[in-house]
Amino acid sequence: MVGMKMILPSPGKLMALNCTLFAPSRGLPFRHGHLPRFPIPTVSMNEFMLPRWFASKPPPEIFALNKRISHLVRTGLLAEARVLFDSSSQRNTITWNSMITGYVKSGEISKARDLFDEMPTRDVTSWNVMILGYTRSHRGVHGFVDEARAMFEQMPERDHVSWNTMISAYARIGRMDEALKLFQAMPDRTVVSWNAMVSGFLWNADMARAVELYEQMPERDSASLSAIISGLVQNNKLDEAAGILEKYGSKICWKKGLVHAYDTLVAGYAQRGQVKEARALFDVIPKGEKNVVSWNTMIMGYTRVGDIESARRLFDEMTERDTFSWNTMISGYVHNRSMENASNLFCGMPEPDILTWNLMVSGYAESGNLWLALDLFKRMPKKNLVSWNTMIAAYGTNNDFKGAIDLFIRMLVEGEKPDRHTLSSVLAACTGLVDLHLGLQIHQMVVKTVIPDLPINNSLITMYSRCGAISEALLLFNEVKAYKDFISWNAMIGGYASHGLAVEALELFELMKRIGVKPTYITFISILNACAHSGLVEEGRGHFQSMTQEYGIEPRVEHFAALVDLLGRQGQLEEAMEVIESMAMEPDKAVWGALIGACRMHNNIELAWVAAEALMRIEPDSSAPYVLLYNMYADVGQWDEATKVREVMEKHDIRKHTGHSRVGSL
DNA sequence: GTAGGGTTAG
Repeated sequence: MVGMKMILPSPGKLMALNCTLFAPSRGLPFRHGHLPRFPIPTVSMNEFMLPRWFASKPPPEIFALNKRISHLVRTGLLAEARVLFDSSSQRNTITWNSMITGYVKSGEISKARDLFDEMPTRDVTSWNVMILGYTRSHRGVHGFVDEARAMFEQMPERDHVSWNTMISAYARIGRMDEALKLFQAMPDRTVVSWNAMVSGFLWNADMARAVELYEQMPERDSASLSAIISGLVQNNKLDEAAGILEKYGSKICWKKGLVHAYDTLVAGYAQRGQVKEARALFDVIPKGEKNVVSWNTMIMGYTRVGDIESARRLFDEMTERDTFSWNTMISGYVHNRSMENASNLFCGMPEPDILTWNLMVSGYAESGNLWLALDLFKRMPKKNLVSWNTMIAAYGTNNDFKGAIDLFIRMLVEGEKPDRHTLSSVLAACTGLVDLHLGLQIHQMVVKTVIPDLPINNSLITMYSRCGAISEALLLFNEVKAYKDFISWNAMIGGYASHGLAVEALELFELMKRIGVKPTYITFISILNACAHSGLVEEGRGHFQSMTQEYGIEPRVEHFAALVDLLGRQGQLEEAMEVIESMAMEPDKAVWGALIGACRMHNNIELAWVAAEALMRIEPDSSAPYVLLYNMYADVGQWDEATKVREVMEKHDIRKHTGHSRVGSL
């Protein structure tokens, strides 16, 4: 019966059918090619009345066509499927349904609807696919679920798939009342209906009702169990999940997909870094029942906690790996700061996908190897937005801001549309280049392309404040009332500080603390610099002290540099030197640079020599300390000493233009 | 050879 509803024979076939099957029994004489007088028994036709070969088998060419079309649809080659569909003279309902499914799955609901309206005979699947299409299309938060419901009401007959599709649709958008009404109204609930309801409660954070319904289920399969475990895991109820798995898992056999439920809980433990628990569960799964997901999940668990060796042991043990396995392992190497191992795997991987390439590019970029990152980026067979964003950000983190901008332009030329991540990186590059003109242009693009959020606003504030457009920065800073984080504050305070507006910086700093936003080490760098530039020695020292004592922030080398600068500028050179000697870490060139600058300012040649020698050790090729010493001697007219410095410099073959250190500009 | 519920990364 079911088979016949779908396969309505063409009129010619039907006629022949009636000749052979019904006419003789009724004893009515008729000639071949004439329509019989009695009603054509379409409804009562079933497989008992028809030869099996006719009832279940369409012509082989249609079968082949359908197989081809559904294959193309599944592999996403929709346009090719459509060409084949249009060029075929013989189609049946499955041909149409397959084509409609293609449009539905790619979200082209209006094309699907056109075909649906056009098709000569619709079966229950045609309706079900259209309903599914409407429920999965997006319009606002509710999608086209009301359209789906209208079709559901309109369809001539419904089967359990129709009901289940509709229930699932309501459950997904949180209309559990509607879902429940349908669930109660449907004539024969299947395990899928129950699962849809249970999942619905899970998605809508109603754990209690989900569990309650789960316990009431007449039968549970592995999907039900996976769903409930997934819900419990998401609600951090790992123990309860383990209990449910133990209680109900024993009633489901491995052959019926019990492994999925195990995978879910293994993943739950893995995500929380509980590798021991994950491994114990993983080991319960019989060897032959472990699937690729089980292995991948366990490998992921190990990489997450940085146990890359155990991850690799499992990876090597696997008999069948998929792209996911390779990517997880490569990602593990990339994130546990080992590009050599990642690269070895990458080279041995049979079919790297975009994710693999992106992983490798970001790995090289993060390890500072911009050149290799770029090389891989150029050789990518296919790029997506993430690839572009990764590479643009890579330039930024390696301080090649010009490179970031150039690549961004290239991206636009190639027709790729930037998103908030791209624009954020590009704004950071504008900041690095202190290019207000470009920053303004990017701001325009931000306004046109994305809904501003906190990170993008922070990027804008940072860009404006660093480029000296303090009033624009302040405008944006004040605009984001509800969502301001420490980055916003740091950006604004840093902007004031770097433009000599120490009073404003300090005022904002006080406000920040009063509001309850915790300052970070970056805030203190700005504050100490602001104090240094405006000679607020005691205030600066006080902030340095409160940083360590009140906020528990370990002073970094930048703080010491600012403190040395602060003291040195005021002529407290001995105190500055004491600070350097008290440092737990090796002073860097900024620290010594601050000291040598102060020495020149206050004509302390002895201490200048100490700083200069330290700088020469740090950067042997830099001319800056020599130039500074030369100038100091020249200032006081000690030309013989000045000449000596110059001779030593020439002897070491140091040219004046080498080394663009910050010290050189002091 | 077409439709519905559940699992793993970034």
